[in-house]
Amino acid sequence: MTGAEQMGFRALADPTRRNILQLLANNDMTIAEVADNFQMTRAAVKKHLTILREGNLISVQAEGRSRLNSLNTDGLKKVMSWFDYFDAFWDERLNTLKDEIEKDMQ
Amino acid sequence: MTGAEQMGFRALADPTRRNILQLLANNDMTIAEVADNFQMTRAAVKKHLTILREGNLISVQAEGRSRLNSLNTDGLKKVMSWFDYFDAFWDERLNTLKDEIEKDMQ
DNA sequence: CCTTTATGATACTATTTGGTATCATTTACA
DNA sequence: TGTAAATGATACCAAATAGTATCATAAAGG
Repeated sequence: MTGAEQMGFRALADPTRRNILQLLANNDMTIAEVADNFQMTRAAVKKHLTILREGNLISVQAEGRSRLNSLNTDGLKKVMSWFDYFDAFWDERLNTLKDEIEKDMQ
Repeated sequence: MTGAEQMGFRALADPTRRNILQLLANNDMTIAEVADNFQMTRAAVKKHLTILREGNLISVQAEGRSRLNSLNTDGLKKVMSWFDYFDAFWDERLNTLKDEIEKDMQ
């Protein structure tokens, strides 16, 4: 229920941003590299990356004149953890497993 | 990557809708009952419920002149399953547990 | 230095979104 | 039957979104 969590959900609402995350799951990428995978302009991709960054779903590391975007697993986990609220609606075995996952996520 | 999944993410983007889901996790509710929990008009709540329905996150059952809204666990699970794409970024133990959860979700 | 390359930032636009106000429809029941 | 209660639906509005085009900034390399 944190603010960052909220931003995470907002960031995930757009299909382009979800696709970007899946790209970054394979390789860290510069903005230009990410933009090569879409029809839209680099500026549009940059906006999406900014929103993903604000939602803590990616992190950006400057490297010379380029910036490498990489997946932020912790942010993804935090968004995922929102679903824990609905544990009571899942079957018992699932519930037990999820408890352990939560512990691992601290 | 289904259309319904996309609608699910869109539906979850709004904090009011996430709150509605958490309310419905406790009790099935009519529109009027849900609306009592918010400042906005019943019409606005109705729109949110429609979007949640389109995202398969709730189901609606007519009962006389009222309609009972209830959580759709399957829809929630399907949205959650999008995160499976990032298994490689989670630690191994977490990964194993998630594999079993996926099996349970069929 | 000067040019190229990579990115940042801003102004502008069309569409979507979240909300209100209002009216229509359907059902329970005295 | 006819009235109240619960919901459906539609028109309208302000603000947010997703995109473009354009210009500014910063770092590498010759």
